[in-house]
Amino acid sequence: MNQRSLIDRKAGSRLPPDFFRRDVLLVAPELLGKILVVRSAAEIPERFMINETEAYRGVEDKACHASKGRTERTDVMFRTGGRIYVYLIYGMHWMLNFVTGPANEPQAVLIRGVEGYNGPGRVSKVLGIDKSFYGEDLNISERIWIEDNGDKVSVKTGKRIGIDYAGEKWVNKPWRFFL
DNA sequence: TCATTGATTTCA
DNA sequence: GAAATCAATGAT
Repeated sequence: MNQRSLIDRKAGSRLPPDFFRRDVLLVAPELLGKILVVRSAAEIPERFMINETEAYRGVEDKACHASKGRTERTDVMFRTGGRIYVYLIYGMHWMLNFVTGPANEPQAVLIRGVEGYNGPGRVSKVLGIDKSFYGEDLNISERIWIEDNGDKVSVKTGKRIGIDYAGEKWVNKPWRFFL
């Protein structure tokens, strides 16, 4: 029971802190094929391979929440990469993001899909992600982290989804990455 | 294609 | 304070 991952992915090694401190446009595609590990209380870790991400980059990216300035909600994006940014959209869906880049350079990767569960709302639902994960440090957390098990994948790119309000310049950026 | 749903942000 | 907004999903 509670083994919701379709494939029993083998354990890998946790990604080093430096992985998340690089530019989001490097981190987002490289997260594909990596293993998202979640451990709820007193259960064995569940492993899901990441198969779709989107990059949100800096205050100049109108699709990035941080473009509106540093607020209580977006604060974690201005911190050093490696933490989790979660927020509620449409009153019902938690979005799971990983903060990347150096401090004071707000960037984040939205996890749009893991194997078997495409769509960012479904990802957080099956993983049990909610506001309690806001600011969680992927480098030290005991309930969520990312592993590299050495699998190689081929990456495709496309336009980001659901950001028409950001204007054509940003809508057309090929900042969605998938397998 | 449309209803759902509530935190965050914006406008007074 | 109140009103509008919104990186989506699932049912119809």
